[in-house]
Amino acid sequence: MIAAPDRTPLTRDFFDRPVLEVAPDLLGRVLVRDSEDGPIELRLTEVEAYAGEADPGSHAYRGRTPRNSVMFGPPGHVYVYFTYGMWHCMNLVCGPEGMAGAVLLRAGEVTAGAELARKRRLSARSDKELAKGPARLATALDVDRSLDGSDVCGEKADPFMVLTGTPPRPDQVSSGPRTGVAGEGGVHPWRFWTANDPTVSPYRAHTPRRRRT
DNA sequence: CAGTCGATTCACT
DNA sequence: GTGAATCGACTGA
Repeated sequence: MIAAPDRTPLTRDFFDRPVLEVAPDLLGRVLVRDSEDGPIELRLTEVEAYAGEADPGSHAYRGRTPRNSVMFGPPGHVYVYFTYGMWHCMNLVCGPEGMAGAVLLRAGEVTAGAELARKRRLSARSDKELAKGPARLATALDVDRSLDGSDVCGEKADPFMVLTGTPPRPDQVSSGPRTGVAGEGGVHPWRFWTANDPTVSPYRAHTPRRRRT
């Protein structure tokens, strides 16, 4: 059986473009996460671009480290980081190898496997909140550092795939400053979301943490 | 090797 | 709106 057009997996070429071009183009795409518990599918509604070593907001800003090395590798792979001692966040590496571009997946609408996502997101007050925020998205999909480096393209795509989906019309794509990014990195409008979508997370400026006593 | 802080979320006022 | 939770990565000495 031929796959429906909107169920076609995105190829490596899709990700092998400048990250600022790929990021808005990811809206409306469908991320599939397979696991032993079952599949979950997510329609992406909010992303942020991180533009490599020249971007002060990026984990790649100070060069390659053990944590961020996947960002420097080939496009079409998953970069997962652990933050605030509790949470994971998930990116898709974009752009040519060595450029360290990545797109943070900030929010989406769970379009399949909601029952499973609810079990992992007990604090969610409605299904709109299952993946409303990058750490919530990763929690709903059961993503952690063990999945860092996963390939999302071709035969080796496991446990993720990204399908063509239905991108929003260009006039429905909004952009603005990235959430929680400090200093100069905060000025660029490199956050992209689908206009008026209820699963998009609220914007917050960077908040410096109070000093511990 | 100690100090600092984070691409956040949640409970509570 | 405010503050706590919680720990690994990175920095600079």
